[in-house]
Amino acid sequence: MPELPEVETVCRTLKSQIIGKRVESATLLYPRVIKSLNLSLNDLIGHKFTEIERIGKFIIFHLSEDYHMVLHLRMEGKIFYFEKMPPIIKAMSFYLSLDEGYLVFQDTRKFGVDYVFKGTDFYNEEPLVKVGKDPFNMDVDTLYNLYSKENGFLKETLLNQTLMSGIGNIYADEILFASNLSPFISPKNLTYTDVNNILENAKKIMARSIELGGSTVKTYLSSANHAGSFQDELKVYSHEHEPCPICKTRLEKRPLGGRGTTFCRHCQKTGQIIGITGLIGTGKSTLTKVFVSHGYLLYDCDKKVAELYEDEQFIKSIKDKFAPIFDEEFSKEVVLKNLQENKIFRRKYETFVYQIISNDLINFLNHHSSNNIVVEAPRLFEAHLEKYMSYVIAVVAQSDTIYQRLLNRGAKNIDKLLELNKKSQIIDKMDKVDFIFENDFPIEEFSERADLFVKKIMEK
DNA sequence: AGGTAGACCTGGACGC
DNA sequence: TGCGTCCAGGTCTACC
Repeated sequence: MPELPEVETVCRTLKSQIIGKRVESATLLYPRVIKSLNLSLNDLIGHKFTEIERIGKFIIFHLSEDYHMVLHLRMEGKIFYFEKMPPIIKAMSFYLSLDEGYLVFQDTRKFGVDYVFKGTDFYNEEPLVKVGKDPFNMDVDTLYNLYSKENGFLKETLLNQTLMSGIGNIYADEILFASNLSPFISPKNLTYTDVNNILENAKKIMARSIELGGSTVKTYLSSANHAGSFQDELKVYSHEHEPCPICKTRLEKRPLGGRGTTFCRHCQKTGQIIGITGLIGTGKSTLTKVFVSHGYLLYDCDKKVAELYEDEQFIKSIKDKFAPIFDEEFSKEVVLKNLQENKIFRRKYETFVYQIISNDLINFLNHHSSNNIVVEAPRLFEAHLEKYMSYVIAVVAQSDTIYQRLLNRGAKNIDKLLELNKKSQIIDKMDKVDFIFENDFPIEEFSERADLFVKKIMEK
């Protein structure tokens, strides 16, 4: 559950439950949760909880005689107080038996970390020494100085706990949306006003979330679980593909630094991403060129695949991954032969290549985020690229038009190409297409029609 | 030196 | 039904 508001809620709840209670015994079921070198849970036995403090996303349990337990919940950690121990608790990492009740740390993914310290030096040691001030204790001047020196993407900067702590993936998206800032810009370009907006919105959003007991994104059950309700007030996070609450533009989502990032391209001033797909011979490239002539940057999936076959790294990883097949030599021909004959190979190979293309595309989109971009992708749906598009356009044509076009192009294996067309998923995915460009008219009419079509899309 | 996969883990959803 | 694949509120490391 853990970003600042959720951790704060946990602290507040536990304060009323365990302050003054004494640790009678400790049971450690997942030893790797303990990261401190010298002390462990047993050292807490006999000591009373005196105070609970939050630093960033860390929970600090202060106990008598200067003992301290520092806990980070990471992704799924939950810490509960029970008066009576429930018969079954899944994924329990440890629990402390108190003179009255139990303190239980439950952590499905086992990412959580826990430290035990004696004395007060621990504030200047790992892990707390690196934690920056949280938004409630930060001032704009300091934040501006810190942020404007950073490289990379703005959202990564918000997530950097050493600069300012407490912001996680949900609130980063919410804060950037509220501040009308793109997650993809460089923090170096921020104005003082931008940083002020970030800080003010961070405080406002988190204060409101704390008021509501935090966000509960996954529903999980426990009598001790205080489900928060701020998720009902989230504007962008978890609302991808829904209309923006301000301008009604469809919200988009794509990975940034490995984290899902949801944003409104209109309110947050990022470019429009157009995906163009369609069967062979429908005229995708011709339409794509019209977008390019209107200033769109081009990402060409076929070209990228062609480049892969020239790439030493790619060939090496293919050889490693499919070792027996390429024992002798690697060539496009052997690949093609196996693609046709070996179904399992085809599936694995395609998944692998699509993954590379997908990652490369995301990288391209993130680094050119202020531009409009047109993505030409014959296998858009097979590679699952549609989810990154502002809009998907399918170019369609009658089969005799396609045949005629292929003839005119001087294509060699028309039968094979038509066979490939039959395997395409486009037909089944037409409900996921936003616009259809019917391309059966003669070449002399194309220009005008395409121009009109593109201009219409640009206004969306 | 900076930027980016991969690691740490498990479980749920979804598509074939 | 099972299997592969992706995704999840966090952070550190080990590479090019």
